[in-house]
Amino acid sequence: MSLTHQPIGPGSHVFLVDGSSFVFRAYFQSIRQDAKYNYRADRLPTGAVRLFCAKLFQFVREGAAGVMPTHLAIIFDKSENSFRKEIYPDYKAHRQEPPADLVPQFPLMRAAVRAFGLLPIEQDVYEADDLIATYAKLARARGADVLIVSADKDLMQLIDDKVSMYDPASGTREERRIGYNEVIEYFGVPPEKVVDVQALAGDSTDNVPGAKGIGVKTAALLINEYGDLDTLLARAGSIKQPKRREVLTDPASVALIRTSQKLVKLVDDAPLEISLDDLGLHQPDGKTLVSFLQAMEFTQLTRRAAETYGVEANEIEPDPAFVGPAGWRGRNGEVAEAPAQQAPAAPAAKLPTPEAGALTPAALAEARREEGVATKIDRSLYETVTTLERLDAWIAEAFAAGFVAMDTETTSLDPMSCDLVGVSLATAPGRACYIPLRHVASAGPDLLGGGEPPPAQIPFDDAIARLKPLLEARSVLKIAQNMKYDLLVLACCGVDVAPIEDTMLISYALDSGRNNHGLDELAKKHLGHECIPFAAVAGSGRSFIGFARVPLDKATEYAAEDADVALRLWRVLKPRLAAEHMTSVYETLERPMVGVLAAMERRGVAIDRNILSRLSGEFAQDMARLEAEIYDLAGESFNLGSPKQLGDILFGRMGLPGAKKTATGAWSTSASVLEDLAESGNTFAARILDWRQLSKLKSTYTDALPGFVNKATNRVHTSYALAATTTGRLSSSEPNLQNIPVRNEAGRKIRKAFVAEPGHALISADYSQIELRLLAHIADIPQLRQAFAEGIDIHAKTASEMFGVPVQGMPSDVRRRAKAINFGIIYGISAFGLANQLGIPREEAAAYIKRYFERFPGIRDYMDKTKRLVREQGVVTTIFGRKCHFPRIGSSNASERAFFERAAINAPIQGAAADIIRRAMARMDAALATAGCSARMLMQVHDELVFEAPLEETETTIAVVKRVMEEAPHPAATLTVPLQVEARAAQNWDEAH
DNA sequence: AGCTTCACG
DNA sequence: GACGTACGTGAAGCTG
Repeated sequence: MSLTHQPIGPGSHVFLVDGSSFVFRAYFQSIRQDAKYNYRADRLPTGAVRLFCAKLFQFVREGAAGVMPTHLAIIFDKSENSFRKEIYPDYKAHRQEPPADLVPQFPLMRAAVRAFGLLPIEQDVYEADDLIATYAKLARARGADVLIVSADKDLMQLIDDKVSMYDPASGTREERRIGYNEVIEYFGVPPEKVVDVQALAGDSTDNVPGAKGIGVKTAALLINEYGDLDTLLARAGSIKQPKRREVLTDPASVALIRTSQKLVKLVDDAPLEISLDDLGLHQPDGKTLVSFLQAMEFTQLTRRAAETYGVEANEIEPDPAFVGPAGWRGRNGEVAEAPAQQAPAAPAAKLPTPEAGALTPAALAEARREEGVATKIDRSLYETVTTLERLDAWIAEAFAAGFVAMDTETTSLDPMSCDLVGVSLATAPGRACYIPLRHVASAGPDLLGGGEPPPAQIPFDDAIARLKPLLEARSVLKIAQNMKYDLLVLACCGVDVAPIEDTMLISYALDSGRNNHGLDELAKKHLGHECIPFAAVAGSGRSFIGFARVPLDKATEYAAEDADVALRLWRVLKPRLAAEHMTSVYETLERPMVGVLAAMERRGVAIDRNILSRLSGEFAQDMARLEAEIYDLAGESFNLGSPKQLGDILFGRMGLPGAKKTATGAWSTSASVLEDLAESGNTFAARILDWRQLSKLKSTYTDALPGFVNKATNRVHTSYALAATTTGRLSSSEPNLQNIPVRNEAGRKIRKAFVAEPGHALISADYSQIELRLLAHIADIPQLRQAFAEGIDIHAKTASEMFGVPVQGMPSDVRRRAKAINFGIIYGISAFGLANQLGIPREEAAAYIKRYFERFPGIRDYMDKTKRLVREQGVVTTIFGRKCHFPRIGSSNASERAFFERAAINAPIQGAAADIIRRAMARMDAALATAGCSARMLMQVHDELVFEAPLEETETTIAVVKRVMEEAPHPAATLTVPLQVEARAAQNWDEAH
């Protein structure tokens, strides 16, 4: 390759590209894309190289910012021995190691630059920024225009009328041109004073110290006032603000500022190894370029380069210097280690001819999906069944098929208080019927019934008597969407539906985190079909007429469609379970829960309404007292429940310090903000907190719970959602029984209202530290495993490992910190979060985390591995095989990505705990029955099960419950830590807990 | 309906 | 380099 020697002069456009920042950008962009594009077939990571090449290709062909370069230099940082390290050893000290996947790509970047016919520029001692400064100065001296391509604000000091910057678009930002005005916008000063501002403000990313307590804003203010840094420091004694005067006159601090100045100022007279004129741009050699791109296996780029430079790609061999292990050569010729990971799954085989026997499950699912999409849903084909003959015919058809999809229509969404209005059945795609049972005269245009007779229907009891044998037949599989609901409704009619299949739960097992699992959404996604919205037939809000008044033709279209769609979904989704190895998750963790939860919900729990109404009264009195005091302190009355008004008073009228903003920019009045105020002696804030607590307890619990007592059973029947969370946990609603207060005295009074029926006790059994135990198992942490094996207090043990304090006589505050760290770890720790939690500076929190990872390196490994896995595959798996998907892990928003990474770290832990308690619940009824216990499960609160047992059976029940819960992982998983369950019996939930 | 706050694990 | 921040839920009240 020969270099052209084009002299640089007026009219030249010199592009100086900050190669290192480009490389990192390319890398971070690459990991947001599908992993299959980021590796060569031999697993050499090449994603960053690909994006780097694409960008280079663009520059060479089209230029940037509307300018074509005449000269182009890609400039890299060569090594660690920057002269700045000599000046200040901590310079860039806490930079992280580059990601493992990026390291083998560094030499390939240089090779790519050469393949484009350019010289990669890098020099010892000088950083890329210094070389850019030097080239820029030389070029402008010759009258050329210079475009620095970089996002690094350190380069802004170089900008003038001939030198500008261009920051290309990244995942998060638009491209932008940075000139004189943009520098003033960013630093508050023109380019020539940027160094002075940076010397004062410092730079945390490069570890440039600057002046303590002075940021860019203050620095710009000072420099603008005094003209420059020298003048400022000379006259610092006259500064009014004591803090600023102190930091600008103290000799040690001034020395740091001077050092910072040297660190920040770019060297513009570095001895260049490659002369300015050697940067001339000429057309790349097509063969060389294509040969390199082929070795990298970049198919798109190869094709485009071949077209652009008029070469025939087929005739060019991949460059042998980069094929096979040669591609792995590192900087020093060593062979990099392939990351230990699975190759992405091969794309599903092309659909074979539809001979059912030869189909793989995946192909079957795909075939049915296509068939389902092709066979349009035609609602006019549905039948309204109003005679016993037709009903019998449908039932016979279901028996013949061996499966039937079904759906129930009711008067309300509450399965414990609604009436069954009709049943729909489907025996084949498109073959569905609706059996109205309790329809009344349809609503007229005025929504009134008008006194007409009800439409002709099969008498309710007759229809149920005919349906019961079908719905209970072991030989016929009953398929429904959210079968728990239908099970509850039909149980009220004396029908015990079995065996069952649930499309919602199949979808949940397959696609948790990818989409929600409602029928309408699944129909849209898998069948391309838009279901009739419920509100369109039954109305909503004030216009709600209830399903019983929907005319039969419309009711049939809606109801039969649901059964038809459920059947079609089942045909598409069910084969995917086998194909995607999710059958055992579905069969052991999902399907068994339907009957278990239905029974729990149906049983309900007794609450003592007297206790609650007495509490409501107490709370109301206390609140009134507090309210008066608060208005007195405020000097005015206002709406206490309005965060807006409260914020205005606190931070507007009173002008209190410590104001924070919420996501939408309003004043935050959250407990943490008010606690800070209260701690500094603000009585007003303290009273608000007291009032808030009582208000919460009263409105959410003592006032609301009695409204959920079922008239017929006199008990509260929550509803557990099986497919609501991304981790496998249940959720509870109407009422939510999983957030009944327990953490403070006032709240616990509410638990006393959850009582056992006469002659019975409530038994609460909860897993002790299950998530930390699972962390110790999953990340394989010897010290933690041993502590659990020996029954040592785990937080004390952590504290002792970290701070070297003996477990015996551990100060409670030390233990508290270790406990917060332990929880933080489970949540995907950040220094910010831990600092917030503990009320300590972020640096201190960061030091804790560092120490924690030093003591327990396995946890860092686990976190890194999980993050890598989720970025590559978009999914994490619990030890029981449950998958949690994070499709948005590739988001272009960095904070959003970090959020999903933390969630992905948490999911296998929270999810495994959820799996374990599900396993226990699935086995519990049989175990109790075998032991002769008539105890019944009433509630689940994530790591706790609550039972009601006859007084004389409490002891046996506790033994059985403990055993089933502690042995729940077996035989699917053998934990390396023991599980421990604490169980107690009492008359109410508070005392049992 | 969206936001804020707060109850739980 | 910038930017927001501990994981998972559901309910109530205010606001527009």
